Amino acid sequence: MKKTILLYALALAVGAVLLQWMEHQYAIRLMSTELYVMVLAVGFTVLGVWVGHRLTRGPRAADPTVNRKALDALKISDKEYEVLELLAAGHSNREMADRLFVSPNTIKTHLASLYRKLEVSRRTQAVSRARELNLIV
Amino acid sequence: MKKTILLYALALAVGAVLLQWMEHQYAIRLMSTELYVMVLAVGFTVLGVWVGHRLTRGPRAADPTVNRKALDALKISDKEYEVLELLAAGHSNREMADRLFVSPNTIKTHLASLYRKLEVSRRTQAVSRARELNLIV
DNA sequence: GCGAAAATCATACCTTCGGGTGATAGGGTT
DNA sequence: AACCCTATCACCCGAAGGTATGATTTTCGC
Repeated sequence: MKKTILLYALALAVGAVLLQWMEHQYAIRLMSTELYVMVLAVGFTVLGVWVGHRLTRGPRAADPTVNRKALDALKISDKEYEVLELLAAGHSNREMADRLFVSPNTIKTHLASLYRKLEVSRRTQAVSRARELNLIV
Repeated sequence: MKKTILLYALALAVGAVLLQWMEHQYAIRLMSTELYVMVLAVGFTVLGVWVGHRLTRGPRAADPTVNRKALDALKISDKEYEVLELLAAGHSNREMADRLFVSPNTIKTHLASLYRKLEVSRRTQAVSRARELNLIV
């Protein structure tokens, strides 16, 4: 968590400096208005995509009744559940690692825990079992 | 689809006009740089959120009756479909081979065909894709 | 603050999977 | 008969996945 906050802070700082620099450049007429607008546009579009992604992948429990209970009963952690969702979407360990900003080894560890808790030994089985238990949509 | 395109065009036109108007206002010093940047930022952030939402939401076919049609369209054979069902149930190649009384090599061949027809490269992806297309329950 | 649980990463080893290629055989079409 | 599709099987190789073990760092409840 601290790492995340640090990253945010760093990104914000870099962004602020960049904006400041751009305004300066702009002030002394080294940049055209078009370029300035373009960079702004691209930057904020990227930010928007990111924010949108954060927002839209929120709680979407279709059937909360079984979902939460079974999840608690099996003691499946938040991270494990994230991995489970990506797993069901058909991602490889590598892809999951990249998306969650962790090492593939970490993904493997989470998967091993999931397999143990779901009492399975393969990813396809895990997906099938999770669907049976209504853990995922 | 045509409606979507029309909406896109309309939105783009409105955006362009707005930008043009803003630049004009800006040129005649009715607006401050800060306000201009802010409007740009908000606008493109919203655009980003929207685009991100469009991109990240998966394809969803709601109709449960497309089963046969899609199957025919993809030219998935009977044996391949049997394999697909077992695959979704989480079986290994070995298990599928035993259950269908064929060699694991045969299963692999069927799987390869399935992957090609579903345009995927892993079993979990195949299951995910098949579910999207309502090929399986 | 302390201890338990969760999250992170690594290394090593083995199994399973996927891609590529090629071969044989039967059923149906033209 | 010639042809195509499906089904069957084999072999090789490299990539991906799973198991085991151990270690460190974060997070969180008490």
